[in-house]
Amino acid sequence: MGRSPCCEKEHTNKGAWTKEEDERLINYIKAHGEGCWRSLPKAAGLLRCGKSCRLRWINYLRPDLKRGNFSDEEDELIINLHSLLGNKWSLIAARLPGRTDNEIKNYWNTHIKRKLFIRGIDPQTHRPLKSTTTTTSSSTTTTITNSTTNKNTKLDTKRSTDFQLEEQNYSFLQVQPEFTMSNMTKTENNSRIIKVGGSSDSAEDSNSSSGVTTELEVYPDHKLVNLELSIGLPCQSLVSSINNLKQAKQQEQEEVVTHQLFETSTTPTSSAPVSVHKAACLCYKLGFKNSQACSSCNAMEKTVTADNLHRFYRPLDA
DNA sequence: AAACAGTTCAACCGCCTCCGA
DNA sequence: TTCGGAGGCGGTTGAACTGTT
Repeated sequence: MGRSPCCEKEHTNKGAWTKEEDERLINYIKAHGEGCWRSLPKAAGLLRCGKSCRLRWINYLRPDLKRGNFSDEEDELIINLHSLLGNKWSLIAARLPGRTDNEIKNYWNTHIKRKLFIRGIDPQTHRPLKSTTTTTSSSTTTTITNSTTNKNTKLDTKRSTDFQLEEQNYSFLQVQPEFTMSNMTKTENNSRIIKVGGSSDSAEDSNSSSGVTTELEVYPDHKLVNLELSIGLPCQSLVSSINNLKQAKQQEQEEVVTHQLFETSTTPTSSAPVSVHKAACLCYKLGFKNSQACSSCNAMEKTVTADNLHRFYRPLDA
């Protein structure tokens, strides 16, 4: 009993492909294109399972494949995409022209995992390995405990590197002079809380502010990732929204403004409709077009921009 | 030179989703 | 609405390769 096999296994070859088999497959697809994989082996004169043919073509024979080592830029892109998408290798591969999901998966398991461990980052969660973060009003200290090594000097260096990376991720905040990494704390969902306004430990600062403290949740700026995210908050919008928030607070909280920031755009576009009062569906992170949007998107408010992407917004009171 | 250990990556397996009948 | 086939995906395997002793 059990599952019916995808093809007759007793009459199919398995294991490594021969040059002759490769040539047959290439010639057939060149002549007829990619079609029904189940019937392809017979038509091409191959004693292979259709799935095996598909895999061989997609992962190895396709002419547009990029062979060779991954560049540092590709490394960082994979890391950032993985932090957003998880083990969705096909989605990650779709963002790296010429690379296959299988190749990226293998590369992740053999190279990048190790690379992240060396940096003291958990490859699955993209958080520091067994780290504890202590935030005070004047400084942030991070201690990384790595059970596989006791080389403290290396860890100190790495801590510093991680802190620099952290700063880089939030560089978009630095346009606002009062922001420093020291008034930022981490949250459970990997976002950060920034205290805006209010008193600081310096008397000078406290005099210059209204004394009202507001906590704002923000998400990292994955500057190496260009997901062509068509929605989100450009840096200036974030800053101006914070200023607005402070003003509102100073006016004795006449008005309550809720900022729900789902994501930040790495490539702010003036054409993109941006509002901090609206939430956006995740499927638009991936640049889906109208017909590909999920059903909930289709029920939302919609605009079409110059790049012919449909943007969907769900009013907060919906 | 040989044996062994570690690494890489192509290929396989089985589950899941989609779509048409 | 249900069912089955086909394609797609992620996890795993194992042969080939490379480095070390």
